Amino acid sequence: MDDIDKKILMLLQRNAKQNTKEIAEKVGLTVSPTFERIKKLEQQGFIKGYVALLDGSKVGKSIVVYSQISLSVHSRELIDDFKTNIANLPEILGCHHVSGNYDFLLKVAVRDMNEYQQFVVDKLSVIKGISNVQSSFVMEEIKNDTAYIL
Amino acid sequence: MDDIDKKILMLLQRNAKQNTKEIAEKVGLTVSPTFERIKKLEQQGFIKGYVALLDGSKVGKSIVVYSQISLSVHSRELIDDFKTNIANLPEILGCHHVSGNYDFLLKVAVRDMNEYQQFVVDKLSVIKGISNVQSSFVMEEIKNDTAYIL
DNA sequence: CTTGAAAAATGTCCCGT
DNA sequence: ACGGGACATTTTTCAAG
Repeated sequence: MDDIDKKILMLLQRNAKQNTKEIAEKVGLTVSPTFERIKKLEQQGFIKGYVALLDGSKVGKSIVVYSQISLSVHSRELIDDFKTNIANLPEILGCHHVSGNYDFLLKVAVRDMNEYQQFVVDKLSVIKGISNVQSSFVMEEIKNDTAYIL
Repeated sequence: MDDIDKKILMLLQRNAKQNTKEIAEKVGLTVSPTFERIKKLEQQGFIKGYVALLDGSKVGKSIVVYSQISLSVHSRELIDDFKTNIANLPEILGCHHVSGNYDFLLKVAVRDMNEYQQFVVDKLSVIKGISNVQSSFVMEEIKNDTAYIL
């Protein structure tokens, strides 16, 4: 991983639709070595994949909520149970097990308040072991990058 | 936006490197209409862009922290000031203005604890108007999807 | 929408340095 | 590792049913 590799990763993180020729020019190499570097970065797992990013509100996901979850008991069984429950809910985009004043931080995206209410009542509150849920509605997204600065 | 468009978006959200032929087969159409649908979805802004997703720990971003920020005063000026300050910090991947018990939720990614400390001391605590910072370190990432379920 | 075709652009690989 | 060149595949556009 030299500086050229970093530059390639930076470029691909911003726009994965650039062709090898364009990237080659921007990093100051020809197509062949650039192509090989990209393949290597993929094989070595630096690049997890290539995805399309959608406009949430345009595809009917206008409401984003971050929910802080506290568990009543911190047993291995309860935590594992919670994780599998969470993994299968399509409304949940993110779930992180954190240290601090609460246990899990969820990122939830839904169409509207009605759908959010149904999510909380029918899907979230049903999960065993949750002692507290504290939700914060996103009013504005100042930043939401998938790109790391290398 | 019919069901076929949704299916196309679902496929591109998971893997943007599929070619038109593959997508066409999966949605049950031929290449031509599939190609036109994708172009239309791009032009209409449903697709914001195509990006490469990196492995955070492999590129030297092992520590992820979510920080809840409270402002001392909620004036327009202070909020705008905070937002511009935040936007320029490379450690910050996400920043959401939220309703609830705090004002902003940050997602911070850094190499190690030393870098995190420097970030807090030199960059975050310097910003005017912050009354409280409560940080949660990510111990495990259960889910981190960029894809909405349509 | 489907089929078919065709040109331009890219991706991919091999070889010489 | 890099660069050049050859070949395969894809993208992109188009016409006709």
